[in-house]
Amino acid sequence: MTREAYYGIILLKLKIIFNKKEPFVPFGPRWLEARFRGCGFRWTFPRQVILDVLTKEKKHLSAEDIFLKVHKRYPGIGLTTVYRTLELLFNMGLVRKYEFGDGRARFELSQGPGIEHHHHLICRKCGKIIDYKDFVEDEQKLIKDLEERLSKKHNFKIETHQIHFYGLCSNCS
Amino acid sequence: MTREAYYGIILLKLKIIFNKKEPFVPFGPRWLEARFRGCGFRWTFPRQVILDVLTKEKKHLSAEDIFLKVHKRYPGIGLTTVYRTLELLFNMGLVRKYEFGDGRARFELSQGPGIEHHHHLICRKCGKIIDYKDFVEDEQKLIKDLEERLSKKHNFKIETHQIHFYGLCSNCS
DNA sequence: ATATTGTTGGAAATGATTTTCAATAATATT
DNA sequence: AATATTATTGAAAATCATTTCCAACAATAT
Ligand SMILES: [Mn+2]
Ligand SMILES: [Mn+2]
Ligand SMILES: [Zn+2]
Ligand SMILES: [Zn+2]
Repeated sequence: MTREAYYGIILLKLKIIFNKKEPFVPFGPRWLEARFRGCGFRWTFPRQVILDVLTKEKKHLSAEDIFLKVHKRYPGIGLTTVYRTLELLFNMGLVRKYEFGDGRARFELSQGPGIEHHHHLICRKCGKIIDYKDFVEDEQKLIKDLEERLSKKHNFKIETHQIHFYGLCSNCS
Repeated sequence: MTREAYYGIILLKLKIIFNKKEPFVPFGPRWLEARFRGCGFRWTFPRQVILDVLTKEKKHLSAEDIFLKVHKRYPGIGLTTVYRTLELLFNMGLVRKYEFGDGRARFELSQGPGIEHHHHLICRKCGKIIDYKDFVEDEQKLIKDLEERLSKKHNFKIETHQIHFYGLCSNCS
């Protein structure tokens, strides 16, 4: 099977997800497994281990970070699989992918118990990343207005947004 | 002269810029040249051509985009110089650098006549980038509050921010 | 049990960006 | 104007994150 055909199927399956009106009932005992199976994906050991690392580590991990942690537990898992799984999770809407400017993408789980909508402060000197959840109410209001206005003006259907603040952290200023 | 020493000098010069209290008087007839010379940098032909391309093209250009345009006018200029100049301009605060998720950095002049503060809508399907300047007043207010609060809470000195909206453009939805 | 086929790991390829270093061009000094 | 100084440049090579290839494998259906 060629690669194109393979990803064709994945996209088809994801279409099913995205077209569903009601959101998935999340956060049950085995909601991640259910989410995978529900999309027709297999619940494999590598995927379980990668998701476990993502769930337990609250930081913003690069693919290699994740690979190293995963590798300790199950040395059989390859870096390629980590990349592939992260892409899949990203397409499923389960992880957020950030490019903060240090040349490598960073990932974090976007759904699950205790995970809240937030944005980031990035130190331009040491690269430290700080989560912040302040002003979410005001932000959400602004974003909502903005989304309405922009959808109309540019006919653009907004799905997600990212806000990055760059500057100097306490250690570096 | 080793690379470290070389960049050491550049950083030293940039310190002079950043420590200046009063902002530079911008947008005079040869303000870019003045800015370079004022920092002790040489006003070279490659830099002039690269800045000219950045000034005339309002789009979000990758290093290679810029190289190709520059190359037409002066085939002698190398891609390395384009990268180096962009990094320098970025450090001088003259260009903004974006990573929208397509694997290459994109640049645009951030100061100059007619250049306004704005953010971006990015189509996840075709990669189209749309500038928007709507809601700047409300945004600025929110951002200002946020900056104050975050500086205090996390002792973080905010210098710049980026807001990206991801979704589907009119052609792709 | 067996068949089907989605998934995996390792090696190799890719592609953007960076490094190296001798040559060059911009500026300061004479 | 000629010369000295040194920041800057270009080309080739290196680096490094990510992707592609493909035969082996393992999850699920039959
Ligand atoms: Mn975060
Ligand atoms: Mn823009
Ligand atoms: Zn820092
Ligand atoms: Zn589009």
